[in-house]
Amino acid sequence: MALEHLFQGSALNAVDAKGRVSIPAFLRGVIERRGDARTIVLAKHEAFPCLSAYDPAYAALKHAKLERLLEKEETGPDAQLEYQQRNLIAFAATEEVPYDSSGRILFPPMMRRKGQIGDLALFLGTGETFQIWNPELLLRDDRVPDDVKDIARFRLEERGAS
Amino acid sequence: MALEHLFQGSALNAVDAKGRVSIPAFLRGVIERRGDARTIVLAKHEAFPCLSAYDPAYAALKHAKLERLLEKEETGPDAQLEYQQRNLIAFAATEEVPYDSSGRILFPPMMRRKGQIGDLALFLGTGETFQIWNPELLLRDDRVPDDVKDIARFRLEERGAS
DNA sequence: CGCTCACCCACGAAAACCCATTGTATCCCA
DNA sequence: TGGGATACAATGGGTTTTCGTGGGTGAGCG
Repeated sequence: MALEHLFQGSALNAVDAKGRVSIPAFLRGVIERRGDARTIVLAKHEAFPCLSAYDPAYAALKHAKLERLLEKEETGPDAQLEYQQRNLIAFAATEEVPYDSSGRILFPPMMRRKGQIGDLALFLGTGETFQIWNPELLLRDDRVPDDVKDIARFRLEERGAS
Repeated sequence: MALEHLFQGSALNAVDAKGRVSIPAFLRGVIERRGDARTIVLAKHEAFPCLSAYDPAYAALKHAKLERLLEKEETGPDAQLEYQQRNLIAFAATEEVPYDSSGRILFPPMMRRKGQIGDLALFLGTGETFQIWNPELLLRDDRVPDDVKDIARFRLEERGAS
C-alpha cells in the first residue's frame, strides 16, 4: 500500500462558539486529491489522547486491510471474534463529517469530548492520516517527541502574540 | 534506494522583507527531474543547526521505508509507539512549500526560526537532500569541514564585494 | 415553539500571483 | 577573439486571491 498523497505539516485553529473548526487548507488539498469527497472521518486515536482523522478513501483502504488480515490468520479460534471487534472499532466508533464550502466542519460533540478538545485544535499531519490535539494535552504527554512539542509551543505563541 | 538525480553545488541567496527566498535553479532542476512537483519539503536537520530539504518524492520514499520497518519488527511492545513517534517527526515536524514560477518560496516562520536563518540563506547540495544554513552559524560550527567553510566564505565575499 | 444545523455574507490578514529591474552568464557573429 | 545581443537567474514591489474566522438567517425536527 503506497498512498500517493500524504498529510504533512501543522496548524493551530480555533473552535468557535458554535463548535465549528476550519480544516487547514493544506490537509483539505490532500483529501481532495485522494478522492473527490469533501469529508473527513474522525476516530479516537488508539495510543494518544487525541483524535485520528482521515479521508473516506483511506477508510475503505483500511477495511480492505482488515479483510486480508482475517483471511491470513483465520487459523486461530479467536480470529473471527477479533475480526468482529476490529470492525466495530473501525466503523462504529468513528464519525464521518462533511466540511462546507469554507472548509469548516461542525465538531461532533462525542468526538470533541473523546479528544478533549477545547477552543483550540492542533492539526498534525502523520502521512496516511492526521491527528487533532488539544495542544495543552500534547505538551503534557511524555511520549510525544520534543520536536513535536516545539511545534505546539510555536503555534501557541504565534497566536498569542497577535 | 538509488535516486538517479542528486543535489549538488552551493549558492547564497537573500531572504527579502516578505520572507521570500529563491531556490537556486540548479536545485530546482533536480527536484523537477525526480518528480513533477514544484515543491520542497523542509525539516530541521537532526544533527546540524540548519534545515534539511528535499522533494516530495523523496518524502514518500522515506515513508515507505518506515512502513516496511513497522511490519518487520512488529514483535516488540514498543514498536507501535516508536512508529507513531517517527511518523510525527517525519510529517508533523516538516512543512511542504511550493515555489512559484520565479522559483521562490515563502519561508515558513517556524522553519526559519528552527534553522536560525536571517536575511541570507546558504544552500548546500548533499546528494539525496540539500541543506539550508545561516552562513554565520556554519562558520562557527566545529564539525563542519574547512573546505565547506571556504565555500561559505567565498559566497559571502562574492556578495559583499559587489 | 425552541433548538440545531446547513448556508450565506463579511472582514482582516496573509499568501499567491503578476510585472518590472538588475546583473550575470551565454551565444553569435563579424 | 572581441563585442554586442540574448536569455535566464535573482530580487523588489504592487495587486489580487485565498484562508481563517465571526456573525446572521432560514429550513428542518423534536
